[in-house]
Order: sequence, then structure tokens, then C-alpha cells
Amino acid sequence: MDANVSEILDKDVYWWRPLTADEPDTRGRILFAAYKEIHASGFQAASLSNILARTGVTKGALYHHFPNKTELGYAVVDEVIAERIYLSFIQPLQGFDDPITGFIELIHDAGTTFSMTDIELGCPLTVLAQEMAPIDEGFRTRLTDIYEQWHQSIADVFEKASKDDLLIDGVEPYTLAVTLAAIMEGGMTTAKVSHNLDKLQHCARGLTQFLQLVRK
Amino acid sequence: MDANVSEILDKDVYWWRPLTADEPDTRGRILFAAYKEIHASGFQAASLSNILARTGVTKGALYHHFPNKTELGYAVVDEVIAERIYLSFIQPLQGFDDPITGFIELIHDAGTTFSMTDIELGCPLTVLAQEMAPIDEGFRTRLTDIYEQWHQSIADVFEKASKDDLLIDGVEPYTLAVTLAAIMEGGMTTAKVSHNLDKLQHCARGLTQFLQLVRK
DNA sequence: GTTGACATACATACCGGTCGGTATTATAAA
DNA sequence: TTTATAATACCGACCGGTATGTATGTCAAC
Repeated sequence: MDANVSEILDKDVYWWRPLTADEPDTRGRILFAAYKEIHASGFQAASLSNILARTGVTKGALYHHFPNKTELGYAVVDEVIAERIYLSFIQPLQGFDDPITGFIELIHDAGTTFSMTDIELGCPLTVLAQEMAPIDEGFRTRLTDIYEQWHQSIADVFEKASKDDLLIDGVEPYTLAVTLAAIMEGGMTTAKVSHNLDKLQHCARGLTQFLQLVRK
Repeated sequence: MDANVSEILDKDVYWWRPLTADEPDTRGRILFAAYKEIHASGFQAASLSNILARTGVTKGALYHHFPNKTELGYAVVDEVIAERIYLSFIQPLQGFDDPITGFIELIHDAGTTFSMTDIELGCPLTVLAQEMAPIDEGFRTRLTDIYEQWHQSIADVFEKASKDDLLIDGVEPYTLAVTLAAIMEGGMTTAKVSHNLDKLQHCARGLTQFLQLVRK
């Protein structure tokens, strides 16, 4: 166990979009290292000692900036994960002229830019949701908010499509949005566990087909 | 943290299908308690002391039946989780006369029998996949096998539907299967984190709509 | 000279795992 | 049928290691 996790963590080509090399200030460095550790090992198994060793920051500095491990975790969700989800999945949705084609392209782009490391670590939102939702309300509510934002912004896109009369009858934008998000999330999980990019591509194809079928 | 997990664990109406009250032999009791603990807390955070306290079994007995914690975890996957997935999601697929209607009914049935506890703990397969896939090959391969069985058995159903000329052109059974499984899995995750059954029902509706659109 | 930003040493609790010992059951020779 | 032996099932105190968290000290800057 724990064999090559550290190798993975030391790579900088990391998830969806490349990360800015290194935050200058101590707090930022802690936050970023904590994000990497949590993404790879989960929150509970994330070791503060590992984070410190990796950053060169001392324990005193960490506890100067964060009152405890849990609050550090919350900060990672609020400041790192939320932003990445926004940049990768919410912001790109804005400004499609044809929403359906735009969404299909977005999925296709995402599918081609994933590295194997991205696949193996999976979506950090899902990682934390699965681990922490049953045991910590602070995590749960934060993650729920991010999911809800994501769903709502996809729904907005198809709401517009519906008004432009691009969708067949009986298609509810919000229902469609939650379903599409579920395909992406489930596809990432399957690809992660099987170490198999094919699984994700099957999902991308299924999703594309679904979208083409709801187009009027 | 860790607030009401034990309350959840002590309930016996538990997941998809009710569990047989209690295994008579010690090994079975350990296995079952370990499954509950792992489902709620994940593998790494699952405490052997908790499992022992809950069962009344001693540490000596545990280490008589299992060489270490990891092997106990493997046994939980092989003997408990695999069987539950089979009984809940694979076996019911067999013997549909109309695969599409059958699948829709299966989803609907599942959606109505979920308890709130089921929702809050989510799919044990996903829990372990997210946590353990990056850090332990033993877990990863076992989970991959179960996923693959699931995908394949769904694919078989639609393969048959395809031969019976029930599907529109261009629908690949395996692609459809992986996509449907992803919707279910993603929907469970979203419902779990948001404590909201509605999310799952949106997915069920989206999935149903998808299936109706691929019907010839 | 007070405050913020660290550094270091230490405290405490819990973790998985070990090990010597015991109670019970199975086997089989006497 | 009794008795010797061996294997299985179980007990629980103990161990080393690691986890988060704390107490105290340093030192530069305003």
C-alpha cells in the first residue's frame, strides 16, 4: 500500500488544468500541499506530517495559520477545490451560442486532456464526498453547495436552449443537468478504479448520444 | 465529526436489501461488522477496536480468522460487497422479456426502496473505489472486477435487445451499459452528499428518458 | 515593546499487530 | 469407554509507531 502515491504527488501536471507552480506565501503552500495530499489519500488519512515534510513548513507555522486539521480541510474545499471546479466545469459553460454542441465539445475537450494521473486520482469532489459526507457536516454542506452550483449552471445552459426551442418536448433542463453531471461523475469513478480511459470514453459517447437525442 | 455514525451503524435496515439479522459464527460476525464500519467510515478510518467493541469479539479471535486488517478488507469486498451488488443489480437483470421496460422498472423499484440511511452511506463500491483505488492494488483489482461484471451484465441485456431489433441504429450496447451504470453511480454520490433523494430521482428520470429515446 | 510569523520539543491518545496462555473440540490409540 | 494428544478457537495485556495537537521560545518589523 501507499506505494507510488508520492511519485504521483510530486508530478505537477495534475488535474484538468495545470496548476500554478507554487504559491509564494506559507499559507498558500500549506493549502496546496494539503490539497494534493487529500486528493490522493483522502482527508482522514492525509497526514499533516507528510504535508509539512513536503512543503518544508513546520508544524508551528501550520497551526499558526489553521486552528486544526478540520479547518485546514475546509479551507482546501473553499479555496482550492471550489475554484478548480469553477474554472474547469462552470466557467466554460458560459457563452455558448449553441448549448448542445458547446457542451459536447466541452466533454470532448475534457476527455482528451486528462492525463493518467488525473484518471487515477479522480475527481476531488467525489473523493471527499464519499469519505466525509457521512461523518462531517462541515464538509458535507460545503461539497453540497459546490455540486448545486455545478448542477444549476448546467441547468441554466439548457434552460436557455429550451427557450431557443432547441430541445424536444418533455425535457426538463434541471433533470437533464443532474443526469449529465452524474454521467461525468460516475464515468470518472469507473475510469479511476479500472485505470482505464476507455470507460470514460464510453461515458463521453453515451453522453453525446443522449444530447443528440434530446435535440429537436 | 463522527457524531451519529454509530446510530446509523446500529440500524439493521441498511442497504438496498435488508440484511440477515446476524451471522452465527464468529468469522461471519466480524465480517459483517467490518462491512458496516467500512461502509460508514472507509477502510483506513475503520477501527478494528470499534469493530471488536460492536461485535463483542476479541482481538485474538479477529487475528485468528484474518492475518491482518488489509486481508479483512479484501474478504469484505469478496464475500459481502460482491454478493450484495450481485443480488441487487445483476441478478434482477436476468429474465426480462422486454429489456428496456425491465430496466426502467428495476431503476424505479430501487429508487423507491432506498431508505435515508442507504442514501447517506451511498454505494459501498464507490466508497471503496474512491478511497482505495489509488493506494492499494488488491482493493483496486477486486473492485474493478465487480464493476466489470456489472457493466457486462447490463451490456448483455441490451445486446439481446439489439438482436431483437428493439434499439435505434448506432446504439452500442456496452457503451450504453457503462453510461447507465455511471448515471446510477453518479446519482448515488450526489444524493449522498446532498442528503437529498430528489437528486437521485432526477437521475432516474433522466435515465428513463434516455432509454425511451434509444428504443426503436 | 508589542504583535505577527514562525520554530522546536513535547504530550497524549489511539492505531494495528504480537504473543503467551487457555478453553474447547476432534481424533484415535488403549 | 476411557484417556492421551493435537488442533482449533479464542483471550487480553502489551508494544512500537504515528497521529493530532500544545507549550514555550525566537526573532524581525513596525
